Amino acid sequence: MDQSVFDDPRITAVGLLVEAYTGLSARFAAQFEEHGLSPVEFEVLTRLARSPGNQLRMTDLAAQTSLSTSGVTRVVDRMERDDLLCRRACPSDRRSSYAAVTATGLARLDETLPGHLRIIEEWFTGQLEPAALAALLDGLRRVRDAVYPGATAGSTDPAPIDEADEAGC
Amino acid sequence: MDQSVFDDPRITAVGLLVEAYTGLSARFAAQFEEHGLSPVEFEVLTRLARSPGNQLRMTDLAAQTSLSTSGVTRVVDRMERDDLLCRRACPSDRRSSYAAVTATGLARLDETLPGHLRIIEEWFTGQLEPAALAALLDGLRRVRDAVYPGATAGSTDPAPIDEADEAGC
DNA sequence: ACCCAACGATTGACTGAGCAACTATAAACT
DNA sequence: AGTTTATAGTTGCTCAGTCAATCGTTGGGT
Repeated sequence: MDQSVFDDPRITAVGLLVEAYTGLSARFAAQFEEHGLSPVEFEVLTRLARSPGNQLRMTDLAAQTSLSTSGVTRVVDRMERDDLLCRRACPSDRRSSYAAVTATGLARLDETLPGHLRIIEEWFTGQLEPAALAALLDGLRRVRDAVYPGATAGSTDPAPIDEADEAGC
Repeated sequence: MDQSVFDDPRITAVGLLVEAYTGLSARFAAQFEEHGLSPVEFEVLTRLARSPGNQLRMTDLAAQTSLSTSGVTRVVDRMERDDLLCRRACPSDRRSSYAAVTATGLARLDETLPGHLRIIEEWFTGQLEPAALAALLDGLRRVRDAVYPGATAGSTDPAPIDEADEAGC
């Protein structure tokens, strides 16, 4: 094996991306854990919280996360057991169900987010001057656009929500 | 939940990093699979192949990968079964064993690497003009340096290798 | 109206990974 | 030398996640 292959600038580039990513992920995970959340759970909470009515159909949730539909079923099981979210019947399609954030889930997210933002600032965005950061993000965006197929996978058929009942489950 | 939180530029920045990373990872994984390798197996092979004597002690291998020591034990089990590498006794410390790439393993790596480099080029480095790429890598490096603790975890006590016996197992 | 292909969610079987406990060896201390 | 402590690797247990099969529901074709 020719050692020089591993000094290839392309390998180095990937190494940087991987290490930056995994390093940041570890920081995030540690902070999530302080609030009793796993990375997946945090992702699920944010995806739901930013969706109309704080809810999403199981399939759409799967499409927006790193999980398969069966994976979503199981995460939702756990989170429903912990009262972070709940399932709701979909009025227009009896096959579907919504996963909806509970008040507890929203509170948990609220208490987790500030620290999360602080960590991003501290270890990522704050590490670079504005111009350098912009350049980094620009590069990432172009790679992302090339490589990430589901950048625009929105939920369809947002069911009408009774605001008063929201998170009431 | 205030929707505007999710438009925070810090959240967006992380999103870009995550999506670029996972998108690229998926491309890599698909190509590895064409050659019968999982991402971890590819990582193990490269780490070993770039080490003196094409081998590394189990612990050092764990330190250089995303795996725990028990995780390494199990990957090495599988890869030894598939004849991609083999265990060797460490002459100077009877507790240790080396994982050493076999000829089969080296061949597999050789057949996988060109395509891997091509994919990096196609979806990552080739997406940007040289200056933009340099800026991206520079940013990544600074984040990596801040956030990735084990950037310099080398193996200790590289055992003397009989070159003739190498990969003979 | 009926059939049937497609779809949403769940379940069972399996896999890969981590943690903690354990064994064997090595090193350090007295 | 003998005891104690630390280290290298493996193993049992558990858990999160995927794939494939399944169940109920929907909607289109005739």
